[in-house]
Amino acid sequence: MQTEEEILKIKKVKNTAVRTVVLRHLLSQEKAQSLKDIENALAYTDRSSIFRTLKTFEENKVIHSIEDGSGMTKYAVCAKGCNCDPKDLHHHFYCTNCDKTFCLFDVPIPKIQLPENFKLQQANMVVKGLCDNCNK
Amino acid sequence: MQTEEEILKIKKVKNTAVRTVVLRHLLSQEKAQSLKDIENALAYTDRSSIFRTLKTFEENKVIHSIEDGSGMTKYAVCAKGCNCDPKDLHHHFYCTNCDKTFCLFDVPIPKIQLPENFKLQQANMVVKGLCDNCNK
DNA sequence: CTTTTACTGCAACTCGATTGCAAAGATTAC
DNA sequence: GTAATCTTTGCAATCGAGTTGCAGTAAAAG
Ligand SMILES: [Mn+2]
Ligand SMILES: [Mn+2]
Ligand SMILES: [Zn+2]
Ligand SMILES: [Zn+2]
Repeated sequence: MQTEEEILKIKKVKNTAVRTVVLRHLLSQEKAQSLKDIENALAYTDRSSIFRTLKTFEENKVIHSIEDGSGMTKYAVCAKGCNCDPKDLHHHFYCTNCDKTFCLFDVPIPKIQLPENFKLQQANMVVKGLCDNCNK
Repeated sequence: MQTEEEILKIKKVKNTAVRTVVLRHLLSQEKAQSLKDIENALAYTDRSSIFRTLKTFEENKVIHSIEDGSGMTKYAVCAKGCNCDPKDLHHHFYCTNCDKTFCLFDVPIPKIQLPENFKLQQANMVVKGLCDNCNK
């Protein structure tokens, strides 16, 4: 596992106090985090600073965002080597019972047969259901 | 193609003036419509009435919703015979240039290998890129 | 016809997301 | 070093999609 400093250096994002704690928090969590999740976890950091940090991270491929339909965008740290290209795309799982969203890094998206002349750039693939913990 | 009346009858949704025009509008459009899209198209129908109509339609499987990451939920009429079960799931395409979202009815979701003990209920699969018209 | 239930329009409100601005901090120029 | 410049941060205000309470209207039931 890389440290926050290493990741930011690789992705060419300047290291600041807010960026370090936001990235550290994201790395420490198993499930994807919303802006509010992060705000709640970091009591002394302003929401707008976290918001702008997330934008910066996303622009620089430090993290990727997930629209899981819960009304709040979730964020997760990109895997090592990820460049957010089509080849790096993977599915996400949203548990409709416990509200947990996370990356299925092991479930890459299969080749999708798009209509003639369409170009794939990105994807937001969210599978919904019950996680193992809630499916009992 | 079924008429609005036929669809509502099959799905056991009572026919009303607002429901008819909303469904007619959705049927007339190639791309999935947001609440605002419908509001703009139906000058004399109140937003909240359209909103509640969409909720009713979705609960009764007349339409399904698509979270395409644009900030507005889009809605599309379900295909004939669709029951919104996992077997009826399909991908959606969002054009990052012209902002058009639509169903890829011909691209069903392949079997996704979920982790042990996970249960699939629904899915929101949005592929993003350029549509044929914008990819020139 | 009267009562009950469902639908609609309007206004107000919620809440996640976003922005303007000034202060604080970091970097570069001299 | 100091001054000028650029970047980051916190605060408050704002935006906008979505949602709700309520009263009036329409439809269904009795
Ligand atoms: Mn992911
Ligand atoms: Mn669809
Ligand atoms: Zn769960
Ligand atoms: Zn397009």
